Amino acid sequence: MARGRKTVTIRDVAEDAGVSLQTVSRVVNGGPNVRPQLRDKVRAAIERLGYVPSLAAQRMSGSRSYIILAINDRERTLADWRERRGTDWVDQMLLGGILTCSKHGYRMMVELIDTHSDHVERELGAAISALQPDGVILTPPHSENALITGLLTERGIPFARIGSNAPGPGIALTMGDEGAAHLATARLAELGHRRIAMVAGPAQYSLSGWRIEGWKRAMRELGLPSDGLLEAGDFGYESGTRAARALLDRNPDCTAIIASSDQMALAALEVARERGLRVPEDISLISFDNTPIVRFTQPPLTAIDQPIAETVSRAVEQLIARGPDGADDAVIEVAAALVERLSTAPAPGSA
Amino acid sequence: MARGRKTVTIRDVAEDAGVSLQTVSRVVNGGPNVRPQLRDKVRAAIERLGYVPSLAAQRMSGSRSYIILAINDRERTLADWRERRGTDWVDQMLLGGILTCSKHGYRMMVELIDTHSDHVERELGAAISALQPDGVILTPPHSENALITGLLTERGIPFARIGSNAPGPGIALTMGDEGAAHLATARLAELGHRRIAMVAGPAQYSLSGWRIEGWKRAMRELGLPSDGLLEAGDFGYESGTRAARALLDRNPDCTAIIASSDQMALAALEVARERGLRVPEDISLISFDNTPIVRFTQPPLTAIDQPIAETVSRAVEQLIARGPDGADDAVIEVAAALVERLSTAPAPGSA
DNA sequence: ACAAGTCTTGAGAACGCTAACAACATACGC
DNA sequence: GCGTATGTTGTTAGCGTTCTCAAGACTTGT
Repeated sequence: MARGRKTVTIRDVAEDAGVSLQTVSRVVNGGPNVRPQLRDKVRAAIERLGYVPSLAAQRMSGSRSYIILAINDRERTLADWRERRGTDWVDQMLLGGILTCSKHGYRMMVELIDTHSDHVERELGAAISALQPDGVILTPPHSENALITGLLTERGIPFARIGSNAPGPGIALTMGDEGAAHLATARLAELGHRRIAMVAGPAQYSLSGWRIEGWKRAMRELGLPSDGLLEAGDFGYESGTRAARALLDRNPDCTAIIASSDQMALAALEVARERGLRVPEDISLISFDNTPIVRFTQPPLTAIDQPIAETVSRAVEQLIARGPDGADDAVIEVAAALVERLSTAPAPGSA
Repeated sequence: MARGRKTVTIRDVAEDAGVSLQTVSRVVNGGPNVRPQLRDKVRAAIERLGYVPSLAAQRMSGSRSYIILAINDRERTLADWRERRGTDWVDQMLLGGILTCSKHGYRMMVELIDTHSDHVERELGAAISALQPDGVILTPPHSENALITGLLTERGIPFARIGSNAPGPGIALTMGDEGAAHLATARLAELGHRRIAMVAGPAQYSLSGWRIEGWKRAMRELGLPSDGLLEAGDFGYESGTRAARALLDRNPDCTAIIASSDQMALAALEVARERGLRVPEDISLISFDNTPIVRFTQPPLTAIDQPIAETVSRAVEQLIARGPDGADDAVIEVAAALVERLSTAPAPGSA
C-alpha cells in the first residue's frame, strides 16, 4: 500500500518555483508586493504540486485559525434528537454556516454545550482553547448568557448572537420576532379574525417576549383586546396541547391561534380536531419556524419562515469581514416571511 | 476591554508544577511512566490554570489531529435544503458523530463535496491537506466512489463507508438494507398482502439494489410473483408520484407499497388519495427513513427506521479505536427496525 | 555489592507556517 | 549623480506541542 505519501508543504512549492518560503506564503495569502511574473510562477508550482496550506500550521504561526465555532444547547439538541422531533434548526444553521464559511476559505465546527452555569464556562473555555476559533456563533438560549458573552469578550474573540436583539456585546442578529408576530396577527385580522390567541414560547428565550410584544401591538393597533388570549409553552408538542386546550376552554369564541413553534401548532391542530373544530373553516392556525413537517400535515400549515440559514450566513460574513479586532457591537435584522398554506382562512361568519 | 488574555500553554503548567514540558505532556496524554505523586501535582496545576492543549499545536507536532471529517454530497444536501425538504440525514449523522467524537476528545467537521469526478479529487484532497483528519466518514453516494476511496487509501487515512456493504477498502457500515426490505415485505405478507410493490431508489446508490434484493427474496420465499411490481425513483417527491402512478396503473390489484424514502412514500400517499384509495384500508404503505415528517401525515406512516446516528457513531468509534494504522477492511451491520404506525393494516378482504 | 536492566525525567529538535526584520533593487526628486 | 522613498525578495525566529534520545534514579539477580 502506497501509505503516507508525504504531504506537500510550502517548502516543496518554494523549491519547485525557485523562490523563498515567504514569497510562496505571500502569494497564497494574496500579499501585496509580489511581481506578477513571480506570482504566476509560484501559482503554477502550487497548482502542479497540489499544495494546500495546513490549517494547523497557519494557526500555529499566529495568524487566523480559519475556524468559526457554532455553539448549540446540548440539552435541547439532544432532546430534539432523541425524540426524533427533528432538529431542523441545527440543519439550517449548519448549512447556512458551512456554505458561507467555505466561500471564504473558513470551516465551521459545531459544539454542544450545557446551559448549566457551572459547566458553561468550563466547556466553552475548553472548546475555545482547543480550537482557537476566529469567531463564535451563539444560538438561543446561549445568546444572552452573560457568562458566555463575558468569557468571549474577555478572551477577545468576536462573536455573533443569533435570535437576540438586545444590543449587548457582540453582533446581535435577530429575525425580527416582534415584526413577524405582528405580521401574522395583522394578516389574521385582515381575514376578519377578532379573537386571535397566542401560544408563546418559554420566557427563558427572549424572542418569546418579542413575539408576545408584536402580537400585543397588532391587537392594540386594531383595537382588539388580548386579555386571556395568551398561553405559554416550551416549544414542545405536549406543552402545545396543554396550551391550546386551556386557550379554547377559556375562549370558546377564539377563531385563530398563533403558535410560537411548529410542534405547538401541530398540537393545536390536534386539539382542534379532538374538539370537532375544522381547520381552517372554524379556526385558523399560524405557526413559527416553517420546518419541513408543516408541509405534510392535513391541512398544510401557514407559517412564519425563520430565515435561520440566512441569518447564520450573515453572522459568519460579519465575523469574517470584521476580523480579529472588529468586535464592534451591532444589531442586524433579517426579515422573516409569512408562508401562506391552507390552515388560514377568513374568520367564520365574516364576509 | 481585557482583550487577549494570554492563552495558557503547556509551558505555564510546567512552570507552575515545577516540572518539564515533557512531563506535563505525558500526564495530559496518559503516558505510562509518571510517578503518581508527580502526576497529581501536574494535574492540580492543569486544573488550577485551566489548561487545555491547543489542537493546532498537537497536530503540528506530528501526533493526531483529533478531527474526524464527514463527507456529504453537496448537490443532494443543497437540493434538500433549498427545497426545504429537510435534511434529516445530515442531522442524524452530525449528532451521532459529534456526540461520539466529543466522548473521545475528538471533533467532527462536515464537508460538502461534489460528486463530479473532476471536482472530487481536488476538493477532497484540499480538505484533507488543510485539515489532516485522523479519519474520514463517507456517506452515499460517495461511499463507493473509487476515486475517493483510492485517494484516501493512497494518503493512508482510515475511512468508513456508510450505507455500503461492498467489502471494499476501509470499514463498511451498512444498515442492513436487504434485511430491512425483507422485514417490511414479510410483515406486509403477514398482514395478508400478496401484491406488494416496491418503489426503489436510484441505481446510483447501491443500497437501492440491496433493498430490491430483500424485497425479491421475501416475495420468492413466500411464493409470490414480483414481476411488474417494481418502479424506481430518485428518492424525491416528484419521482415518487410518477412511480406510484405507474405502479397503480399497471397493477390495480396492488394492496401494498414499500417506498425507499419518506418523500416517495408521501407521494404514494397522495397518489392513493387522488385515486380514492384509503390508507390503510385499501392500500398499505411502508416507507424507508423514518424522518420526523412521517409522524405527522394523515395517517402517520409505518416506516423502516434508519439508524443513521448509531451507524455514524459506530463508524467514529471504529476510526478512533483503530488509530492511524488500523485501516483494516471490515463490514459492520447496524440493524434497522420497523416502526409500525397507521399506514399498514390487513389486506382488504383478508380474514 | 556490582552489572544489567527498568522506570522516570528532561533536553533538544521538529512539525509547517507567518510576522518581523533585513537586504537588495528600483524609482524619483533635486 | 546622490540621497531618500518605495517595491520586492530573502532570512530568522517563534507559535505550542510531541517525538527522539539521553541521562539519572531505582530495581533486580547473582
